[in-house]
Amino acid sequence: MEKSAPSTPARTRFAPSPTGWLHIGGARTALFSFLLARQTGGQFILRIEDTDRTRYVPESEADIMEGLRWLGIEWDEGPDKGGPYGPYRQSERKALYRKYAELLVEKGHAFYCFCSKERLERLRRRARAEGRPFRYDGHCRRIPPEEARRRVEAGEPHVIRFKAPREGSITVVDRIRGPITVQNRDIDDFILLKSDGYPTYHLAVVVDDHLMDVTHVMRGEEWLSTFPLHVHLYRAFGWPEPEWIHLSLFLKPTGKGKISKRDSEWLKEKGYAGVFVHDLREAGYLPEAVVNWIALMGWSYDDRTEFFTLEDLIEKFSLDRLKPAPAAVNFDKLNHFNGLHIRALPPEELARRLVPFFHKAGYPQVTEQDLLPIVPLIQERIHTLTDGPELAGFFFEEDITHTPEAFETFLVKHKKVKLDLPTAYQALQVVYQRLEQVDPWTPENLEATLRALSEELGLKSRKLFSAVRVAVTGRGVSPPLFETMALLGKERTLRWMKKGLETLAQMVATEG
RNA sequence: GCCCCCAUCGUCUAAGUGGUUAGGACACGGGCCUUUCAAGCCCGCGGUCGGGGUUCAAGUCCCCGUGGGGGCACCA
Repeated sequence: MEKSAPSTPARTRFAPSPTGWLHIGGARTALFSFLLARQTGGQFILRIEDTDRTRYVPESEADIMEGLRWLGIEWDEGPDKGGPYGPYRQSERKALYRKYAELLVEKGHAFYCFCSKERLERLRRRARAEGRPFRYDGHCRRIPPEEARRRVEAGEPHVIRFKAPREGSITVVDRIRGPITVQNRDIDDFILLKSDGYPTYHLAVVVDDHLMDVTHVMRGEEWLSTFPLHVHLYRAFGWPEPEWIHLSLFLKPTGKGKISKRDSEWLKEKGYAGVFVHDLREAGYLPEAVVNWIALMGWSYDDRTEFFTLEDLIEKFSLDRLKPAPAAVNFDKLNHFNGLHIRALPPEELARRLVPFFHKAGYPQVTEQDLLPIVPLIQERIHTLTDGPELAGFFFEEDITHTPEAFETFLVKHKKVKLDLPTAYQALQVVYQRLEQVDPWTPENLEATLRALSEELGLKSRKLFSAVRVAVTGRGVSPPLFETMALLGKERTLRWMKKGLETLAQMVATEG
């Protein structure tokens, strides 16, 4: 195994707030963080940022963990498995944040604020009316420390705000974009500790990333605008900064606006799989394909390689090849990758993964063993696991129905077939008789028999085989004919074909 | 409105520090193969947002526009 330049182990983290299901944007952030940690022999942490009680969705934490594990993104430390830097749920670290917020007050970098929501709302309205962005007016900055402390101890409701510098500028460095300079006057006196005693994201993320020895902070670009504030916080605490990596956002398939949880509904209505990881899983996408797909949005390896396994990515991922521009998600490409990964699966493995999809599709008795002989017939024909039962479910039917439309569409009208009903009927009657004689009932014998018949009847194999296909399976699209018939068995094949012939006979009769 | 980020085919992207006909993938169109559908193979369509500079040379560097995105909460 060749080695690249030795890099120090990175400690990274994925820090979702449990307010909703794991979506593809979060999955990519987690993936890249995970890749960096694995690649450098470091640790990947899962931390739950549940500091907003009002938006908390109890099931989302489990959904996030399930989604990550399904994708193969396993964490080394987290709320369910502990670790030396725990606890890993911010609600369980509550006391910590107050301590650090007060440390900042002592150092003169933060102050107690007693402003009411009403006053703040007034300020906000005025700012809006005057066409300027809302900034805290510094009202409580003027309260003498002793007085503030007294009021706090007396139990007066309050928050702790950061005392943002009013002059000068700060230059912060994003790994993808390089240096970014902003004027300090554009940075607000952000609230660090809310009146309910919980920290805001700004405080919690800084405190925890520092306490947990996080070396690389990867997050979405939506944090870019508060990034300078976070750097100010590190400096105020006197802590060394981690590397900052703001991943560009995912845009809707239309390229208009960032993709969000709210888009899930209409995307599904339009036939897209959806934005949540569990949606993709249910829709029959392989975790391998999802990983491959999201990895290639905002990152690339070279000018031609596109197929990657998780292992490949661990080896080849590089921060230097991250892109700052946002990417519109392309579900066609996901389908493509899914096909690729389905075909790359060992047949037994594909059979195993197909089982639940057959169960869900109404074939609850199907086992992996049952699927083993079928998989070779469908592996290169399906794009999602849900296509499996669609294409091969009939192997588990005792009986089927033939529709006149099937004969119409796939024999008469099909541009490659163009076979009229009377001819088809006549030929199929001969076929039926000849099939009764076939023994043993193998694909080879069936093919030999039907090819001979095609010659004998003066009917192109394409026409004859299509007629047989529709007569036997009731459908115009199926796995390869001879294998299909062999798998169906002689009894079912002949019985179904007889039914097909009856339907066809009626059609011929009424057509007159 | 203010602040910040971004800008190569319809979409995802390549073209390390400026130097061939701007390459690949998805999608789309056509063809080959063929037993339907796929898969595979071949061909085609299609792009450096606009304008100024710098330079012998600009997709690449600078400026201005334009367009897109994000943020402007006691949400993350």
